Amino acid sequence: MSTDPPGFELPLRLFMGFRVLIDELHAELARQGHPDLRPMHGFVLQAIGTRGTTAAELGRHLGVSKQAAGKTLDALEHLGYVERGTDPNDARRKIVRLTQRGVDSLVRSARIFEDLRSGWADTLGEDRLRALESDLRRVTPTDFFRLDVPGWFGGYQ
Amino acid sequence: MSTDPPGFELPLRLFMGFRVLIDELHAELARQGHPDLRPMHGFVLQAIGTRGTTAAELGRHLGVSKQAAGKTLDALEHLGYVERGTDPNDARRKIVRLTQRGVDSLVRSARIFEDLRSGWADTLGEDRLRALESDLRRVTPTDFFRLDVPGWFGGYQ
DNA sequence: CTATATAGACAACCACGTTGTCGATCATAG
DNA sequence: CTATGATCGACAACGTGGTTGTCTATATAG
Repeated sequence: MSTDPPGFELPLRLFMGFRVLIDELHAELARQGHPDLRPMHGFVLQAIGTRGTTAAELGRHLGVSKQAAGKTLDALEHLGYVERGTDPNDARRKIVRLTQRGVDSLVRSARIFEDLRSGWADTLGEDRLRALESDLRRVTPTDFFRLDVPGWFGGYQ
Repeated sequence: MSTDPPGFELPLRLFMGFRVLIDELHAELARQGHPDLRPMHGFVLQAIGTRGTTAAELGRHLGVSKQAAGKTLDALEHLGYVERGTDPNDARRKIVRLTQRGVDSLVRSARIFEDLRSGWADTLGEDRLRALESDLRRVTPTDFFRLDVPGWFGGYQ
């Protein structure tokens, strides 16, 4: 019997797979008129969704402080992907909604992700890909994404 | 036939798998006497290896500037994981080598990664895990790791 | 000997995260 | 109706990681 791969290969491959997909997504997104979008922006836009949200709510949902979420929203607003409005029921809240451009980026992202998945299915076979997704589901938590990647990886515990 | 999972689930699961493994590694590393190590430190220590390197060489290897590599080495030196010496053949170069503590962290990391992989093998079965690793190898580049994760994910193109 | 390339140090800067503080607003208890 | 406490958003200060640009010292090629 052959020996197992070294244990450190598994996390490396998982991350490389993630990075390959995200890089290809953003390369294609840039070609389709969204060159300013960064990987984290996609997760934020996805978290805002069509219903809108607030900075504090977004921060809780993504596992960062409301200040951090607010800063990211400032950037996205400046890029024209979101706009802020008021909440008629609560004068404290400023509701953030996707602009048309924001929705467009989300629609295109979904389409591109499907294409990328199809590419993997062509390489691996649909059955193997489904097995991969299924296995990953079994070893990862069900809840959503944490947005604190830069700090998590590099900085402040 | 059942429908495919949405395309965006794949990158999410890949990243979550990575994050789960790295988080468990560092939780265990903290228990074993290395509470100050951050995820990126492990990749740097691994890249230094037992032969030693220089800041500029490390930067090239990890895909960041020599200045960025130098800053990270400063931090690691301050934490006692690496030490700098001179190169008798080239007075410009300062060779960075792992300290005993640095080697210890690497030995423990390797051991912990093996244990984590065993845990996945218990959950998924050794054959499915090997298939997962093999499939990932087919869709990811062969070369090593890029260290620019914080900036890649969040910032400056 | 001179021109070029490289190592490392230093500074200025930007992005993203943190905590702490503050005024405005809402919700609730008395 | 009013006092109290919680929450929202804004602002400031700070730490960390990355970038580019500049500088000196040292190798190396012509």
